[in-house]
Formats: sequence, structure tokens, C-alpha cells
Amino acid sequence: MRKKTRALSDEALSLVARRFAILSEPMRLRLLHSLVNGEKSVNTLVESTGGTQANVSRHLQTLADAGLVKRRKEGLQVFYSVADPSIFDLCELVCGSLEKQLAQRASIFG
Amino acid sequence: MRKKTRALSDEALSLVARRFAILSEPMRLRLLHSLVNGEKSVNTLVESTGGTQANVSRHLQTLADAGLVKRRKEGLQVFYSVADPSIFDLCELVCGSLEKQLAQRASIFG
DNA sequence: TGACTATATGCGCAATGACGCATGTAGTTG
DNA sequence: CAACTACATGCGTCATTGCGCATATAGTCA
Repeated sequence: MRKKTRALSDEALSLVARRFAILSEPMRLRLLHSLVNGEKSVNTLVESTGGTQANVSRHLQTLADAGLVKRRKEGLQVFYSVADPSIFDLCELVCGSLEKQLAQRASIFG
Repeated sequence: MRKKTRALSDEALSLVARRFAILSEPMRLRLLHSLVNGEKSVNTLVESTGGTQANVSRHLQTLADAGLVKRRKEGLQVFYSVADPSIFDLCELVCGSLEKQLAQRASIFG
């Protein structure tokens, strides 16, 4: 081994960045959160998130393309479910970090 | 408690999304990776990442605004260091998830 | 003060992505 | 087949953001 940590390959970096980008949209986070207790149909998700049908569908497509959710068709309806539970670990880590930051800021201001 | 998980507030959702957005840029990930072993000056980071000075500076600004890195000025130079090590946990989680996905795809095709 | 170095920033361009609207497609039921 | 439902998608628009270029600022040294 020459360099212990050689320059990260552009591809690897792009993959990781892309994964974070998928999670950088409030509506997609909302959808994932709605799916935390199991699969739901698109219509159910539309109602629980308050988004338009078109927008919800597109975001679900994005999540599915990234492999974060799974699609299951049953008759007229399509059910989506979380394919990669590690997403929630990610969100918890971020939330914890944000809480720490807010707590610090709060202590600064009083 | 009425609803165990009430609709996530827009503000909270935006904060989390914003945090993910910060991490969704390859150059910023590269910068953070360069900082894994301790603080570095902007010039050092320019060299180790291969970016332009202006671009590196701006990305560092973005990371600093988000509270992910700390700024320390010493004479002419400015040293940046990781302020929130949980970032690396995030990246490892994502990498692990991506590896799993790739392994699955590989097994499908071969 | 003036020259030099290290870093930051204003500006313009190009690419990306989210959204709404309308429409397309698949499946069900009569 | 026609009508209906659930979902997907093409298109146009708008806002955001990354980048390069040039320039500004801050600190050092002669």
C-alpha cells in the first residue's frame, strides 16, 4: 500500500454525494417518514404528506431509482416500502447532531 | 400525547434536508475527507483536492456556515477542522449501504 | 507605505431540480 | 367497449447552486 487513503475516486464520491442529495428534499424525507411503519399506497402517501399526486409520484420514483424504497403493484394501487432501513439511522444521526448544535446556540444566547 | 409521531414540522424537515444537501457535493465530501486527520490550511486543501482556490474557499464557507467545520485564523492562513465528527459516521453508513446495493446488483448479473 | 501572500467574494453563466398543469397508461368494473 | 380509478410522465417555468474569472480584503515584511 502506497497511500493509506488514496484520493477518493470520483465515482465513489459521486455515489455518496448522490445518496445525500436524494435525502436533501423535505418532501422525500416526509415520504420516508410516512413509510416508517410499513408500506403505503401512493394515494395514502399523498394524503399523509399533503403533496400533489404528481409530485409525490415523482419523488417516489426518485427514491425507488436510488434503491431506497421498493415498489409493489397490486391491482390499481402501487405500494411503496422502505428498502434500506439504514436511512433512518442516517436521519437520527443528523437529528442528534442538529440538536447538539441548537443546544449550543441556545446556551450562547442565554 | 395525542399523536405519537405528529406531522414533522416543516422547519425540522428543512433543517435535516439542508444538512443532507450540504453533504451532497463531491467537492465538499472531498474536503471533509481531507480534514479527517486534523486541521488544514486552505492552501493545503486546494492542493490536496485539486480544486481552485476560489471554489475551495466557498465550499469551506458553506461547510462552516452549516457548522460542520471550524475556522481558525493564524496570521495569513486560515485553518479549517471538522467540528462535527458525526459526519464521518454518516458517510460510513452511506458507504455501507451503497456497498450492499452494489453487491446485490453484482450477484444479480453474475 | 508598498509589495507580496493567503483567503474571501461579487458577478455572470450554465446546469440541475422541484413544482404545477395537463395528459398518458394500466387495471378494474359495468 | 366505455367509464372510472390509481398512478406515471412530458413540458414549461422558476429558483437554486456550482463554477470560473476577476477583484477585494487582511495580514506580513521590507
